[in-house]
Amino acid sequence: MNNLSPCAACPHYALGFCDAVLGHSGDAGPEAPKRWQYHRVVPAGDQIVARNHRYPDVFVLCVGWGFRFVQLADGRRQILQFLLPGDLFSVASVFEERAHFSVKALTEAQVSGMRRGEVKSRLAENPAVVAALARTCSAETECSDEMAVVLGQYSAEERIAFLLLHLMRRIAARSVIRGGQYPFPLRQQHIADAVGVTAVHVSRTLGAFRDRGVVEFSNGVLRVLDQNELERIGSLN
Amino acid sequence: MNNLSPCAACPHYALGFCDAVLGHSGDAGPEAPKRWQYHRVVPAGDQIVARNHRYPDVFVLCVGWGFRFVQLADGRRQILQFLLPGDLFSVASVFEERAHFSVKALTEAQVSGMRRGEVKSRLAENPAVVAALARTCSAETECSDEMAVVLGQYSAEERIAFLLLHLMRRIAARSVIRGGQYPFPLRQQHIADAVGVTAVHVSRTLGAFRDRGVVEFSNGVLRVLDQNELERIGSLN
DNA sequence: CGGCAGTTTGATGTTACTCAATTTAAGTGG
DNA sequence: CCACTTAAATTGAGTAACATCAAACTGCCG
Repeated sequence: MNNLSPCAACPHYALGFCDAVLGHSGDAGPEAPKRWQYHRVVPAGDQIVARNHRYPDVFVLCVGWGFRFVQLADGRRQILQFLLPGDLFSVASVFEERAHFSVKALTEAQVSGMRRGEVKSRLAENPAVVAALARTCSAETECSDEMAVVLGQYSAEERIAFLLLHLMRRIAARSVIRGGQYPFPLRQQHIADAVGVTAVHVSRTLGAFRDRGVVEFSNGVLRVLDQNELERIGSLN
Repeated sequence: MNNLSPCAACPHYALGFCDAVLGHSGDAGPEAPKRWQYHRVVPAGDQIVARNHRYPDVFVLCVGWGFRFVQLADGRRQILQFLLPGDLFSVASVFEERAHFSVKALTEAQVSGMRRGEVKSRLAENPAVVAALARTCSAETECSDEMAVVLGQYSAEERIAFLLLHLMRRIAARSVIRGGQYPFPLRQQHIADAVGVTAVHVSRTLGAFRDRGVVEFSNGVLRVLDQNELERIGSLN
C-alpha cells in the first residue's frame, strides 16, 4: 500500500526487472552514457509501437500512462493492458522482435528502450534478472487469465467495476492514495475498449455508479465513495 | 501442417520444452528411473489441478485432452485453454507453486509431472531449456492476448468460429488431418464456457453453421465443409 | 425397455448496441 | 473576460443479440 516495496505490493510493477537489467544503477549519479539504452519523451496520444512491426529494443514505461491494444480492420479495438510507470510493455517483447500488439501513450510519457541483445545477455549472466523476469511473466499471465474470466463471464457492470479495482490496486502500489482519490487519465472510450462494451453503455453504467454512490469519475480523477460495494460488484472470488 | 516440425508449425506445442528439460531422452530405451519425474493416467472428467492449491511439480499433458479453467463461486466457469498432447499446463507454473487455475481431463489423459526445483536447475544450466521456455512464454501470451480480443470484441458466431479455427490449427500441428475431419472431444458446454456464451446459444450457432454448410460437429468429430467461410467469419486480421 | 446426458427447439425476457440529439467541459483566439 | 470551436459525456428511443426457462428429442448404455 505504500511505495517502500513496489514489487511486493504489485508484482506487475516491473521496475524490479528494469533495475536488475541496469545493475541497480538508479541511485548512482551521472555515468558514462550507455549506447544500448535510451530514454524518449512521447506526447499524449502518440503511438509508440505498431502491431506486426519489428523493434530492436525492449521497452519499459518510465513516466506517464500508456496502453497496449489490438486494432481490427473494421475499427474495433481491444485494449489489452494499461501501462503504468515501471511496466515492461510485455514479457514476450524480450524474446520476440515482432510486436503482436500496438502501444499508445495515454498521457505524455517517458519510455526507456533497451537493446534486446543486451537484455538477453544480462539474462544469461545474471540469475537475478531471470528471477525478476519470471516474476513479471507469472504476474502477466495471471493477469491475462483474470481478464479472460472477466471478459468471458462478467456483465458490463461487473467488468467496469473490476477494471476500476484492478487499476486502483496498481496505482496504489506506486503512489500514496489519500481520500479515495485516484489519478485516472482515461476517457470513457478507453474503459469501453478495455472491457468490451460501447462507450455509451460505459457512460450509463458509470452514471448508475454515481447515483448509487459507488464511484464518481471526472476531470481525470476517480473518487471511490463505497469501496465495499465496488468490490462486491467487481472483485474476482 | 505435417508432424515433422511441430514446434515450428505450432509454437504452442511445448514438447520442445519437455524434450529440452529431459535432455532429449524420448528416443532412448529403458533408463534408470528418475525420481523427479513421473507419469500418471487420469480418467476422463477428473480434476488434475485445483485453483489456489500448491503443487511441487510442473505438469505437461502427454496423451489426451484437458482444459485449464477458473470456476466462480456462483457456478460460472471460464475455460482459459484446451490442453493438447505436449502442452505445458502453463509457463507460470514453472515459477509459481500455487496454481491460479484449475485443470480437468477432457478425455482419458496421461500427465507428466516434473519436480519444479529440477526444472529450474535445468533452466539455470541449459540455455536450450531457457530458449524453449521463452518460446512457449511468447506463444502463451500472444495466445492470451488474441483471446482477449476475441472475448472483448467478437460476436458469438465469430467467437465460435475462431475457437474452431484455433483448435484446428493446433490439432493439425500434431497429427495428420484428412478430409477436413478433426478429432474433437468437446461438448457444446465446453465451447460455451470457452467463448463466454450459453450452451443453448452454441447449439443454435452450430446449427446455423451446419445449415449454411460451414462446419458440422457430432460424435467427437468436427467436419469442416467450407474452410474459407469459416476463416472469413472467425479469423483475426 | 428405461434412464440419463447431451442437444435441439420455441417462447419470452434482459442486456447491451445503435443512432441521433443534447448537454457539458475544455480550450482558443479576439 | 467572452464568443467560438471542438471533444467528450449524457440522454432517449428503438433494435439486435444473447440469456433464460421449459419442453421435446436424440443417442447411448446398462
